[in-house]
This record gives sequence, structure tokens and C-alpha cells, in this order.
Amino acid sequence: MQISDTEENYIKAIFALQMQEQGEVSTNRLSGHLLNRAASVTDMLKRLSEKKLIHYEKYKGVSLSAKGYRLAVNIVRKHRLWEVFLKEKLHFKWDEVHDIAEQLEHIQSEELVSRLDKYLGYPKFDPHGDPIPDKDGLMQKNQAIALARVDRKGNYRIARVTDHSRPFLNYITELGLKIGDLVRVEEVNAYDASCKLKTADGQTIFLSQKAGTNILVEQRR
Amino acid sequence: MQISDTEENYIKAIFALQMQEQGEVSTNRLSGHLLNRAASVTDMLKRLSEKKLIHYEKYKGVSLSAKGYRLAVNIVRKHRLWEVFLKEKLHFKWDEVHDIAEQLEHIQSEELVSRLDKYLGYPKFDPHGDPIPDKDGLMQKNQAIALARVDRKGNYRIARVTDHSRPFLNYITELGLKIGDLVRVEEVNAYDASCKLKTADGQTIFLSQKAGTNILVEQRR
DNA sequence: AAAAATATTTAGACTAACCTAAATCAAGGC
DNA sequence: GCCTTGATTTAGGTTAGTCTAAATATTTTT
Repeated sequence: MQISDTEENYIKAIFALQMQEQGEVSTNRLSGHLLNRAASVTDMLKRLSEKKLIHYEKYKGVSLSAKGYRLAVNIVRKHRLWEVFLKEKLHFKWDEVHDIAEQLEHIQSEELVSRLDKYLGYPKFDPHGDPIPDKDGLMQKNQAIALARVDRKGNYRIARVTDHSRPFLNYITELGLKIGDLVRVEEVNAYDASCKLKTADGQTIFLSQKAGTNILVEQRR
Repeated sequence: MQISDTEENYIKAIFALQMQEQGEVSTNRLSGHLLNRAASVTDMLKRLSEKKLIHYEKYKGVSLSAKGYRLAVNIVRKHRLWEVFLKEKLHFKWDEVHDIAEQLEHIQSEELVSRLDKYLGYPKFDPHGDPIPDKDGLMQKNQAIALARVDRKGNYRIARVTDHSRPFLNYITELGLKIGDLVRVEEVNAYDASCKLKTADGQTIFLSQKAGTNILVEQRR
């Protein structure tokens, strides 16, 4: 079946919203996320429903069908593999890869994806630390937690960022933080969830709750 | 200015036809090349003309403006660079690269193209031997001639193929011929332009005029 | 140079993907 | 249980890109 780039973007959006909340995704949430009017969203939901990509009942919200889920995971897989390619092979900075991968993720060729995967050495995570689904849609579940929610001082590894925007990525890059870095959490403020870190090279960094929410870490030893 | 993939494909088609004939390109030629009806082509020509990408006068045919020409060359550049990537890095066979490059050529990012070019080592030719325009649109003019037009026996280097179709590429691959191979032309028949070659490894090959027309060679010493 | 054949354009219609404005449904407060 | 409010859908319109059929321009033939 023929699925357009636009339709793929809707499927991807439903997937993303379904991940961060649970239950059905509302028309208005999609409208906000895609920056389209609610009426346009309703239009598209009807079409996606005809194609059996989603479960949709008027006024009841929407969820991905098995078929839609497989499609969504495949798009995410392509997006993240291309991000790795752009970062590791073409040496783009991690704040530049998202927009280009947004276009590349729609290229249609299973063979291309599979060869790219091999070429990159079957990476498990993209440059932001997001897990890359394998060809069967399975991905590593890393149980990293947000810095702002760390409840025990100690050593942690920066595993993932959940904000992919340029301003955020530039900010933490300037602070000298990147995926894989080891840091010591010296304090997480009980009142405003701001935190104080010490990096491997001895620098002390203060982060707001807002920044700390978007940096996920894994405990070390 | 915003230019769609479809518009880009029209520009590319006009460019291709302008290369192989001279003078203005007719609506019908474009219709045949793009597999769209002539009426649809007329429609599009009006739009491309508004955007100053082509010179178009009713019933008089069409040619690229300076702006359209620059765009066309850039699309060709992207197409051929991606073909090199697919062949050299992902090890696709040369008959598989065209269709995927057809999609990749529309990815919008000057930075991506320039980094890809560098990553590939600034290649001058694609896997079919077609010259790759550099960032300023300049490309190597190889003065290879068709095998079927060779008028002197001797040693030649296979420089380029002008048919990119799977059947043709598979056929000559089966014969054991590829870009860069050295061959001795033993005879070009004066009556039907079929020819007889000897390859470096001693094999003798007969080619029809049709095949000989699509294989371009350069004389050696 | 007029007629016939061919090429091209115009007219009108269709689909995908969007929009605005109006109508309708659903949920919580009273 | 009704009513107000906000969410959602319907109705009707737009643009890009396609189509068919009809009209018109150009070219070729005689």
C-alpha cells in the first residue's frame, strides 16, 4: 500500500504521544503536536483509519493498530539510524542531525535501511541516547532516570536527552556535557529539583529543574 | 523559494532532454519522458515559468533559465553523489542505485551535500561513469565515444554507460564488463555497427549495435 | 494555399492535504 | 438532570498536481 510522507508524519506523531501518555491520543493533542488545525487532523484520521493504520472512533481518540505500530517503529528506526550516520560519518553536531533525519526517514527502501544499519555497526542508540529499534522492532529498554529525579548522590552516566531542540543541546554542550559522560551528583535540591554536578574533569555545574528533567542518567556502581 | 519534488523532477527532465537534443524542449517530449499527459505538462510549465526557472512561450517549447539550470545541475550533483555513496559505502550493485538515488536527490541541505562530497573523497564520476558536478556546477568533460562508433581498432577504457536500466546493466555485468575495464576493440562491423572485443582476461565478446551505442570508451595510448 | 495531421493548450473535474466557520458532542458544575 | 464550555466533527473552500475531452495552433502534405 502507498503511504505518503504526510501520513507517515501523523503515524509518527501518534506513536510519540502514545509513548508519553497512556490511553488514546486526542485530536487536539495531535493538532498541537503537528501544528495543524483540529479539523485537518480529523480529516487525516479518517484516511488513516481506512488504511487500517489506526483504531479510530469519533470523539473517542485514536491509537495505533498493529500495522500502524510496525510502521511507526520502522520510521523511528530509520530516523535514528540516519542520525547516527550524520553524526558518526559526516561529523554533524548533534543539534544539527534532527532536521535532516526528518527528511531521510521517509526514503523507501528496506534494503537501504538494512545496509545502513550494518554499515554503522548495528548501533543500539542514536546521538541523543534514544534506543534504535532493530529490524524486528525490538529496542533496548534503558531505565535511565531524569537528573531532576535522582534521589541518591553518587556517580552516574549521562545516557539520554529528551529535548532535541537546538537551544537545549547547545546549552548543555557549552556546559561540557555529552552522552556517555560520567558525572557525580552532589545534590538535588528537595525544594526546586535543581542540581549540582561534578564532571570527570573536576568542573562543578548547576542545572535548573527544567534542564535536569531533560537529561537522563544511569547509576554507576 | 519553495520548490517541490515534483517541480524538481520537471526541471531535471528538461535538463536531461536539453542535453541530448539542442534547442527548445517540446511539451510532448516532456510528456513522454515523465509519463504525464501533455495537458499536465502545460500546467506545470506555467508554474515553473512563474517561478522563473524556465523560459516558456506558448507553443514554442521550453528551456531552462540560468536559475533553473543551476537547480538542475545541483539535483544531478546530489543524485550522482548519492549513487557513489550507495555503491562505494553500502555496496549496492550498480543497477540498484538509481531508484534509491532518485529519492535521495530531493533531500534539502546544502551542508549535507557538501559533507557527503568530502566524505566520498570528492569523486569525479558516479558508478555509471557520469561526471559529478562540483559545488560550482563544473564537471569533467570526458570525451568518450560509443563503442559502436569506434573507427580505429586498438585499446580502450570503458568510461561510461548511457543506459541505466537494470536489463542493460545486468547484461553487460554478465558479460564481465564494468567501468574502468581495458578492452581491445578487434572489429567494428561497417554494415551493422556490431563489434568484437577482447577483454583483459582474454575473453572475446560480441556486442550488438544497440549495446555498443550505450557503452562509451576512451582511447588508450 | 488549403486541407489534413499532429502538437499544444484550455476547460472542467478529481484527490490529497490543508484551511475557516459553523454545527454537534461530551463533561463537569450547579 | 440541565447547561455551559471546550473538544471534535462537518461543511464548504483552496492549492498542487494530476486526468480526459474539447478547442486551437502549428506543421506537413498535397
